[in-house]
Amino acid sequence: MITLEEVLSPENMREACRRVMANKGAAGGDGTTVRQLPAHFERHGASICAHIREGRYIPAAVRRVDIPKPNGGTRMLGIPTAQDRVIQQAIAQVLTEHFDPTFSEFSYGFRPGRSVRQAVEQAQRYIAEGYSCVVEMDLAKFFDTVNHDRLMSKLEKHIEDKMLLRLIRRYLRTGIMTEGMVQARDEGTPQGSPLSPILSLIVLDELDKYLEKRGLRFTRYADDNNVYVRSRRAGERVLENLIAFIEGTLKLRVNRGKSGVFRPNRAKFLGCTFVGTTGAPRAHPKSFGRLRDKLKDIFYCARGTSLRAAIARLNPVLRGWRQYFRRDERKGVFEELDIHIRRHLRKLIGIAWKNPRTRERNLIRRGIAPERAWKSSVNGRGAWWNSKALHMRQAFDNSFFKRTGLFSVLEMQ
DNA sequence: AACGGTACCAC
RNA sequence: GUUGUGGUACCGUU
Ligand SMILES: Nc1ncnc2c1ncn2[C@H]1C[C@H](O)[C@@H](COP(=O)(O)OP(=O)(O)OP(=O)(O)O)O1
Ligand SMILES: [Mg+2]
Repeated sequence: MITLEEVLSPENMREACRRVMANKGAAGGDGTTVRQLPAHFERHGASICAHIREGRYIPAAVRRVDIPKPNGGTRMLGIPTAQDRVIQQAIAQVLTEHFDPTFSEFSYGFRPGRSVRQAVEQAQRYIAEGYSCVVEMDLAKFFDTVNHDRLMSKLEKHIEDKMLLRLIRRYLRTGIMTEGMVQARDEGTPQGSPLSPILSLIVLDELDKYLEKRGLRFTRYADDNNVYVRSRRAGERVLENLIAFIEGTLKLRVNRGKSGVFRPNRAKFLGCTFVGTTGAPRAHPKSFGRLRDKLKDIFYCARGTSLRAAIARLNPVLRGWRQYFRRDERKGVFEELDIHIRRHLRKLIGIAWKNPRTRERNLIRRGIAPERAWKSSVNGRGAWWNSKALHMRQAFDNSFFKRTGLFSVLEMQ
């Protein structure tokens, strides 16, 4: 039994409010910040709940923010007001409690107690069993294309409470605010709403049912779905049927650019590729490239500041990356990364010693961009710098990492 | 054990 | 300025 009262219960609402505040997200269209939430609900909580119970509550339009995607293109976020985030979170908690146990064991994304790691391990298992072709499938603009009527009729099968259904439908229909103008919405669920992930799981549950009925081996993380088969021919056939099912009956669109039949070592699933007949997962080159860019950025920003400050920024990044890719058992990645870091350190210290930030400021004032300024200083470094560089190479031994507290990507466990 | 914070990754 | 779900790691308070 899923009821509105369960959603609005004090414990559930308190937990929802706590979660939204812990996220420390930005304000929605009304400008109310998450810090103001306790006071806000103190004042308006009772009347908000009354409105919801009477079915008269209208959610505020979401604030539109466009952010860049890693591979180019933009992601349109829809940021609800802090108040609506609390209410949606409260609904999401109740829906998850009821629906999550009914979902497929091969669906891993957005689900409590399930991880990317498990999804990747499942892929590896299939490869090791000899399913050496993977049908990769990704949906185009997934959240933005969720069909309201299909979703609502699915919910109606499990929820009797008419007021709760009405509230969810209203959340689906909330407008999008772009520079003061409110735009109506008739499909999709906002990227940025706490409710969206669980709704998307309910939508794609049908896909899992479809795959299971056909006895196919799959592992799915949100809209990123892999089916493992023994031959390319079988893969082509599966992909064709899959596209027909998704576009025909689920009324979603397949992203053909990210879909296809591949050998595991050409595939990209959750930042990994797979090698050999055991399907050992490895960091995909693209993920490694992104880390390099980030390191470059940190070292660039650290110029003119202390080494200590650079290390403080660096450590969490290195820790995080290594823990995610620690199941990449070849040491090569981390050694390459280590060399990268040492090279950057050398440069950083070279600059820190040679030119205090006053020199850089002068260069900027003269209209030379910092990037160019650095290049010219490298070219004109001369014998003094070269002897320093040699010194540096010797300086970054293992004890350097110990002395400075810099996290070493090479140290295991 | 609980609670609080930071960071990384996936989508 | 950038939201959300989920996972992980680290640090802190009693
Ligand atoms: N940063 C994020 N914030 C909120 N929701 C996200 C975020 N990243 C991904 N999602 C959700 C919404 C997406 O529709 C869904 C699938 O992600 P993804 O496949 O990367 O994008 P997409 O399906 O919207 O566009 P594309 O056509 O590029 O695949 O996961
Ligand atoms: Mg997609």
